[in-house]
Amino acid sequence: MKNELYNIGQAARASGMTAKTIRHYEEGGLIPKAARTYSGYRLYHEKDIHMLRFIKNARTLGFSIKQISELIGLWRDHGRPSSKVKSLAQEHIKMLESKIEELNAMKKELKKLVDCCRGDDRPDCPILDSLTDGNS
Amino acid sequence: MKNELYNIGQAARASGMTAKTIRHYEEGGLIPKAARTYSGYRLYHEKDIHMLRFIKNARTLGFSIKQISELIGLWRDHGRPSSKVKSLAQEHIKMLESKIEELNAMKKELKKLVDCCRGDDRPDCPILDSLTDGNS
DNA sequence: ATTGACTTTCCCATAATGGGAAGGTTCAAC
DNA sequence: GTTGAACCTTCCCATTATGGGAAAGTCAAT
Repeated sequence: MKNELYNIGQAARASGMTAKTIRHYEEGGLIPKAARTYSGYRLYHEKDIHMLRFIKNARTLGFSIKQISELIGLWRDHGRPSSKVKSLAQEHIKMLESKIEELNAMKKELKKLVDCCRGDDRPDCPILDSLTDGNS
Repeated sequence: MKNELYNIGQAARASGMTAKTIRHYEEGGLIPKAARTYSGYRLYHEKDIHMLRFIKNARTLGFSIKQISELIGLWRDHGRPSSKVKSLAQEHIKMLESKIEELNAMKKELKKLVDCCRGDDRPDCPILDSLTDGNS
């Protein structure tokens, strides 16, 4: 609370992102254009930092920028029904689950191949054979 | 085996990718430049189709183009030790596992939030609160 | 010759950053 | 009062693996 104002580097450190990323968000319209000093430096207030942290947290949970844009809309709308937020989150959980399943299928299949492969000096390799034959 | 030669569309259908993707692989050097007809159409032989299928199978298992490039090198080298292929595959399994873990962490955290949220008409929303406070 | 289903190349778009150049600003130290 | 380090600015390019679409040429059958 010592400083009321932050420049982009301080805002980056305070929110856990890079300055580059903050500029990128501004350019993409995710966050409003920052105020500027006389010389053109961006200026951030405490509430801007809060928003950046909000975004950072949502990114950590895997929300896309587009989804976060919706979340911010709901976040700012103090009369929103919590059901909207919840369904957005549930949708995202489903996407995570399907990605996880996909990766698990890959892993399982690949593991099967790896377990068949002696992995020695000889060229005989069930992994390559399987890729070639299309049995994967 | 009716046709010895395929054009790019046929090769695409035979290998399970799109013509666009095949051109992209050629341009990126993953596959050699195809022979051409007089009029400039690309021509593919059976063995080219095999390679395309090999690539398609490897992609399905989640290997990157770069990794596949290595795999193709080993595939063509009939004297390669199977250990090299195996370690490449194991490395990839590890990457898959870490991605799965990451997604699982997101899912778990998000689920926790969702379970706390009533999801009704009222604005009270633990999900947004948590994102704001950084407790996620 | 016309038509429809191909093919060619070329450029742009995606998602979310990172890298780096060329140049201006701030602030503290000398 | 100038110098230097550590910032900041904009701008453009790279990443990964595709997809979309335009403009133009080709093939095969009618």
